[in-house]
Amino acid sequence: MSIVQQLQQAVVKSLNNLYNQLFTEKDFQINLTKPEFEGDYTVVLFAILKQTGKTPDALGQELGAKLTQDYPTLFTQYNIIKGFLNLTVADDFWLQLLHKNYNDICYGKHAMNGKRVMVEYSSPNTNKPLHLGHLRNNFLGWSVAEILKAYGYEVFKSCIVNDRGIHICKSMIAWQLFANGATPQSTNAKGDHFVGQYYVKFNEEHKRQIAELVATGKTEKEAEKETPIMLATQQMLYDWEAGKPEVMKLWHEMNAWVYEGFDVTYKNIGSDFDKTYYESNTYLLGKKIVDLGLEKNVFMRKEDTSVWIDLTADGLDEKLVLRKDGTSVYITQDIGLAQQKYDEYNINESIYVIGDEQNYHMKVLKLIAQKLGVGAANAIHHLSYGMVELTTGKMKSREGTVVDADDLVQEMIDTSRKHTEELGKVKDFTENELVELYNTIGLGALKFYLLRVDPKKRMVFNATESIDFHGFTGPFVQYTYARIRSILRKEVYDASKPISSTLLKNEKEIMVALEQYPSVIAESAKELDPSKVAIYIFNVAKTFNSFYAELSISKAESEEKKQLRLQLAMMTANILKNGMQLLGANVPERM
RNA sequence: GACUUGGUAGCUCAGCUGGAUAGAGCAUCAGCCUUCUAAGCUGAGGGUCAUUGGUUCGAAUCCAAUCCAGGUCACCA
Repeated sequence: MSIVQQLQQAVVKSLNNLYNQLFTEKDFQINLTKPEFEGDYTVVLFAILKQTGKTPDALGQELGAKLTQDYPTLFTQYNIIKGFLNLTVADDFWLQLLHKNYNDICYGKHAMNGKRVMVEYSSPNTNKPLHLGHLRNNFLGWSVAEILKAYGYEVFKSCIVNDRGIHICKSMIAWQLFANGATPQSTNAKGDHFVGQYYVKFNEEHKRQIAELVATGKTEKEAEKETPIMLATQQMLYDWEAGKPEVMKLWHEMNAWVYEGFDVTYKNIGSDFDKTYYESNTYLLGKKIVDLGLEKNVFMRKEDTSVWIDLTADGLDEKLVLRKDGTSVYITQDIGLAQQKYDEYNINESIYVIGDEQNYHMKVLKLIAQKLGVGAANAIHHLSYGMVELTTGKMKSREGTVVDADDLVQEMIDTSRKHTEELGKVKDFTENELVELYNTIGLGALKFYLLRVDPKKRMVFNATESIDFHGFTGPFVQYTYARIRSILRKEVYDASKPISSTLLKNEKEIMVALEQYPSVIAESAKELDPSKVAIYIFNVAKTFNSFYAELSISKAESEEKKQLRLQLAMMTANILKNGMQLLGANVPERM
């Protein structure tokens, strides 16, 4: 139980005893005491004045006296300032917490809750390489999965690969037209980048052909649908659905190139999945669902034989779920997949990490799933995240203004090498150790940068800021960890030695911060928001750095103080490491 | 137009289940390395919390309206 919960209970009990009325934790607020006042936690009294009929001062006095009297092991002092009751928590309380947990690498982790959850993220298209937006998605998905594990869930990570459809055919057509049989091997290119080039080429050629048609008097809209290259692409999609051998062969071949490239990227950024679904396998799933829906009268068939659902009662529109030619649409496939996930993994909750442009779609998906009685439909959560914009404007694949994921990762690693070399602190590292260090720092910086802001908000990617390694950044946290490790290599905590029983200001500050970790994980898990963890570990690191600047560990004023500070350092290091891991980032022993 | 998300320091963001003088980082300026790693620490300046009205002891936070920006409203995925 957290300190705040303990305080709440104590206050509730005391109030009930004092005034013989029923109070609950919701009747008042407990906050951290502002640094300019004496105390650790503050009870805000205004809300309970009316109920007690007391003045702020009288209520504060009575409650403060009662609390210190009834809970001498919890509170040592109190003071009242204008309706705020500031309570000082006993050093002993903090010390017991520290002694119990200083070397517990599981501190903060919650007990298993018996629930199974699937986190779907990444969802790449096999016609182009991953870009900055995918990185936000991947980091979020991974991190949320880790945070949910820490909160007690059994987590399954899944990925749906969009490996079929008109956009895939675009790359294929362009390859046929322009590649002259070139392959990633023959051009020494990474597979996904190689295929991505042809997607760009398609759009260039398409644009050129539109201009030609417009010159002959067609409107822009007509021209878009009638260019020879677009007609060929549509024919190819038709052939693909018919299973035409030479199209299937090319499709397999090009997708294989892309997967080879993705494997490298995923390995570099540390993403993996327990289950990968391919749309080419799932796109037929919706059919069964449609039959079920018709049977249950959730869906209705129109005269042209297309199938619809009427969501007007829910404030939405009528939505198509099956085309008149009998092929399923996106939403239908998704419902089918939702059911399949449930059948295969028996999940209680299902989380989709998908951009906020699909908010409406996900709302519809959940609604239909609920109406159909798809498993765990009520526990479908859309982790909706905002687009990543550049300082120069939006990213657009077709206009070549995307930030490529591989390039960005490499740039971060290069920058970390540059910084590290300038500082010259690890000159004795082997080449392998250096490579690992640069990776740790570069990726740590990137992940922290993308995860430190509220997922649902749009964010601006500032290239110079992202490679800054000072302040509110991953390397700042990593550096703090490395500094602690450096101390712990020289000074060893000895449990047989006596330990200080009082806390100085800086010692208590770090202790107050460390105590919050389990609550932060809980909050972060409930909100599906890794930024809470990022902000928290930054704050822990900052607090420790002040402590470090103010008080020496190896040259502590007494042996008792040294032992105490070693415990504090160990517990801080554990939390920093653990917290960074929840963000998918590592920490180095030295940097 | 309808629905939806946002607007807080020069920039990027916290704070939003109402509480004390609105916080960080970057940038700017001034200090701190013969003492555990200066990727650090300490301090200064910088704000009409988009605007207006309301609710109340108290509003950045809740409500309403307005303005601005993003997203969605496809037989695309």
